[in-house]
Amino acid sequence: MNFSDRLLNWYDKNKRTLPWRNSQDPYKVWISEIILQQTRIDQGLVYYNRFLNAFPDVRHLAAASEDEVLRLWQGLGYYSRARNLHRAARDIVEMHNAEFPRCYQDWIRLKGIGPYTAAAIASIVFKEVVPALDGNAYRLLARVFALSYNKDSSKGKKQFLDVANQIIDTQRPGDFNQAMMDFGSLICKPALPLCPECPMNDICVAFQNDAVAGYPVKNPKRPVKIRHFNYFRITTYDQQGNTLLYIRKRKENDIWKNLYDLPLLETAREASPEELFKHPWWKSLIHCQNNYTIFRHPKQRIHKLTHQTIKAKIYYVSVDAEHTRTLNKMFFAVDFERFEQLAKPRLIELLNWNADNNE
DNA sequence: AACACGGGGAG
DNA sequence: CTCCCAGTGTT
Repeated sequence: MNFSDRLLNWYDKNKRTLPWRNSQDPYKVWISEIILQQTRIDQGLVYYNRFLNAFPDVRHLAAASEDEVLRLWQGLGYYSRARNLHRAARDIVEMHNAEFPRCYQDWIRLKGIGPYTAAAIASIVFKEVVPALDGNAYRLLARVFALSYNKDSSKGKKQFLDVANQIIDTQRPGDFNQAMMDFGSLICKPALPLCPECPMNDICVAFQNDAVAGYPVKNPKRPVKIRHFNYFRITTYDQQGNTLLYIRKRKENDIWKNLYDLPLLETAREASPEELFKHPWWKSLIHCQNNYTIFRHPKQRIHKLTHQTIKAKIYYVSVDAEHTRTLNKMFFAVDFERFEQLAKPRLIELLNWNADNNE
């Protein structure tokens, strides 16, 4: 029995039950594929259900604001997925009369849709015979066929795609692709794969050569960048005596683009309170040194991400309402309830911005 | 081809 | 700690 038959036999007995499976609804499959990019199913599932509930179809998604979409994405990471998803929804509604593409070549034109996602949707929903290669599929193919190129190299991409095109089941391309992922996730796992009970072990070249640990071939990892974020929780009071918090929307092409956070001074090295409060940035913010109160002991938090470690401190500052003119130019003041509703980085949530003081 | 982009779970 | 997850976009 060949690879494809073994795979589908295993899949028919062991496939996971997932809310978008067998739905044949391009919208649901699309949303699930975007949410699951670089995201484990356990983590993405709750977001998928919330998302479908808030935006039941592409017209609802297109009608929403980007802020609303990002708020639902809060905490999931890789926020360009949400921005691109929203953009694609508007393109579908406005340019294609809310009708979804029907083939790989049309799907991949949309924002946020790359080779993997276009193939996944086209094969699952429209039965197109195109391999959808995610991390699971790459690992499975690398081991069974002892593919020795890195999947990220141009040679590797071609090699993996060539092999997949030869073995893909032309009658059940969608099941084949999903089977590769389930199998890779449950049997051919990254660490400690279940080789003894694997139905492929007698045809797996890596296993036969006792070389499973050598596949897939990975590229060297980049060093983690360390960044120092000095946040300022600046509050003032309005005429009614309500506490207002100064915030901003991140616009830079940097981490957390279009999410909201607090006034931030990033420094190359760890900075003392003295350095920060004599910094031109701070002095330009609040001219009169006598009209604000600083709590000198900042809260600290180390936020570890895949490619960077952010060492964050948050200083609590209270400013008299008469001296907020410059502040009002660079930031805007909202009450806590309003800020709660805006999309924020996980770090900001965890920094306890809404606590009354830091004593 | 290299890099940027989050957050969390597993071992 | 390290690895990596249903990858894509930009340079």
